[in-house]
Amino acid sequence: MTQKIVTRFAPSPTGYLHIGGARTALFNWLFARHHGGTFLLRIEDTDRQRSTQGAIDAILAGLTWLGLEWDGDVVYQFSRAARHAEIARRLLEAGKAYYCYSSPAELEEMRIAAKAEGRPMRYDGRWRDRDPADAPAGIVPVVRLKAPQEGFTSLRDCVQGDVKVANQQLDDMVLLRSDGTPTYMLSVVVDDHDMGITHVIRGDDHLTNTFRQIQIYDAMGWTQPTFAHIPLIHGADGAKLSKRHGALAVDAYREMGYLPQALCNYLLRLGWSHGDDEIISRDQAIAWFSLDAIGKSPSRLDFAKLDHVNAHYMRETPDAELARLVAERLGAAETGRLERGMAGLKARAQNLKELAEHAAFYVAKRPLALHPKAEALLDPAARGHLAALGKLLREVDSWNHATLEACVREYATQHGMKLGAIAQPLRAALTGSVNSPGLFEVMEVLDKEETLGRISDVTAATSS
RNA sequence: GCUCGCGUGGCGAAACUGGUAAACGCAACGGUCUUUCAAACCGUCUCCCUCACGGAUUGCGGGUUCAAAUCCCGCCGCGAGCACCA
Repeated sequence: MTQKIVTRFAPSPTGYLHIGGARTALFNWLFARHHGGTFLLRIEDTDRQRSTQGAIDAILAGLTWLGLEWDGDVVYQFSRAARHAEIARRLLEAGKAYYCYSSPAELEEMRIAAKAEGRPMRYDGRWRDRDPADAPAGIVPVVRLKAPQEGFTSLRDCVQGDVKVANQQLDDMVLLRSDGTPTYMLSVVVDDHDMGITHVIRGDDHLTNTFRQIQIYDAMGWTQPTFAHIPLIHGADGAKLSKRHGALAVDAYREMGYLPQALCNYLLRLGWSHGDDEIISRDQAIAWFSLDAIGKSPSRLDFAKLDHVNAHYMRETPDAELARLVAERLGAAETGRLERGMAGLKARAQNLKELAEHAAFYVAKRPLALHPKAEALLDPAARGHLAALGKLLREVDSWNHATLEACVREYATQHGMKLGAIAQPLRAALTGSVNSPGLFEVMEVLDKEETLGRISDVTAATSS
């Protein structure tokens, strides 16, 4: 029989869902879907000071936007504190954990001594075998794990391979704080066990924590899940990802005009590969995803490539849908022009932000604000030609790009001009810019009345 | 500092368990097309020697091997973890 796969994404709601978290969620989601398993969401909100409802909402919204639906109800870790404490009690009863009465001052001494000797901070285990009857009055104890002191704790990681650490490096970690609340190490293990998580796929910043977690699994006699620690994403300069590099909320990527499919596709390719494939649909990703194709080294975020991938997905998006998104961004009503002009617009933009900027002239109200370069093109001679051309265009009956092109070309030929000499001023008048989609397409989309109106806006200004 | 992990073109990467390094893609550059900007298409794209010929090259230095990106040792760089945070 095959094991039913269960993965989870377990963010702490102390900040927003950032790009690295999104990738972790994506990998968990893909792995679960690939195996027909379950993808669970657990909010690790045990830090009551730093957890906020706003962050929870942003995480849920971010995952939803990305299309990474989780199965079942969201698990809130804080609500399970009693269960975590129960496990600590069981370890205590089994002699696998003990009460530690060391005061903060004592711990501070150990810290200072360790630092002076160039050792990592390790609790020295002074209450490990001591009779609780010796407990000093007035100190509420913490519960510590009686961790193995010799040998090694080893981990077979799906991405990182075999990794081990000497148990001497690990001290007796706190399981339950003096106020009775569980620590992260305990909560994670208990929750992953209770939720039936079979595969823990998370950032490799947790790799060394895993050794401590394994000690808890061992103490409880629970079977460990399979671990896969994926490399973190770095900034373009190879350094740790920061806000400056793009360690932004997923929300910010949405704001910058990236499509969720594009972001997922890009994030998937960052550190994972499948032959020559670059553009990978969601269905293909589910069919192809595997943990062993994940690289071990961190990769750098590259906005140029994200733009390229995004441009691809934008071109695949129906014009009506893009028109709706653009209208929303511009805060303008769609009159049909955006959709009709979209074919020409979307080939010229890499993200929705650019697309909206390029599309703005279609919904702009007359008279248009002219870009300085457009203004410069509209010298008196050019305005004169536009006025003359406007008269010809008024006579055009069937208003489509073919007849319009014929009309404008004819005008240029008759006046011994290259097409560009009339086309560029015309573009300036119609779009307020020096570049745009094909001019005749623009005229057709604008319609006759609007085209003539925009021309007269610039020609009337000169004659008066 | 200690422990763990990672270093292949400007970037993402490929190279199946040692067997032609850099396939494929992004960016960049040159060209075609053209009413602008794009798109599309063709070409160049690790480094050195003006081109070619040739040589070097997988962070650096050694080693094992007929053969090393891949295995071993030592450095260097980057990242992560080292709390009664998560």
